[in-house]
Amino acid sequence: MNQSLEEEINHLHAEICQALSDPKRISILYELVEGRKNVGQLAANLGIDQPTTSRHLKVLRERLMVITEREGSSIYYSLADRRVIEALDLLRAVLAANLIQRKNLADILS
Amino acid sequence: MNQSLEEEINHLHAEICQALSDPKRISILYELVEGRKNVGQLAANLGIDQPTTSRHLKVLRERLMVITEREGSSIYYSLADRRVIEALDLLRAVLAANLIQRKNLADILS
DNA sequence: TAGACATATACGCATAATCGCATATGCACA
DNA sequence: TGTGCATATGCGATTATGCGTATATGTCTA
Repeated sequence: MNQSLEEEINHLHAEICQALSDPKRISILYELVEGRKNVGQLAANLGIDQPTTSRHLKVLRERLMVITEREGSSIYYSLADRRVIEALDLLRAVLAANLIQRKNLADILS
Repeated sequence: MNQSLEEEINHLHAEICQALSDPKRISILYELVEGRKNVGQLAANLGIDQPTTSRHLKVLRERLMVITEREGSSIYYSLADRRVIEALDLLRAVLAANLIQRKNLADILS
């Protein structure tokens, strides 16, 4: 593959991953697994204030990871692609394996 | 689940994702799919200078995403968990879907 | 059109990430 | 022990990120 083309793809790939690299955005995505929610519901459920929630949603929206439907004065967000959740679940499994490994090391030390 | 415990997990989860949110680290991980490589090989293959390569490897090492074996004066890196690659592939598929969607929009506009 | 409600954005600040360069550390071998 | 090669790190500059506060935008209803 073309060198600079591959760099461009890796750049876009990293942008997708970067959208996942914040705890609040992760919690938003998992919250949306249950179904579509509007901004106020997300903010209340997650204990994040409204402007912050809106900004995180903007990041996810720009990466096309969530879609929006306006309904009256509310805007409902939902997941655009379930594979994002599959990827998050895989990485959570990796995390779990890491924690177990660290625990075993701790057991050996004690 | 306990509230602050869930926050802690999301924090760790985000740290894993954050390790993937850089184009150079993504290219390093895909390079390691082919097998273990030392720092000099990675730097040369990817066109990244040595200190930068080393620092990116440090990030991946701290997150337990790569493992190291010293051999003489070289240090060989390899993938610690193939599921990281599976997750990256999923997200790359999401990216591809996004690009196709945008292309279709462009087609409609023209 | 005014007022209430839902959502988004602007601004300023604090913190963190990346990088290039120089240098330090670790290892091998004469 | 000294030299050379491989890898890691310290430092300073630049850029990016997240957030709180205030405010703007958009929508509905009276």
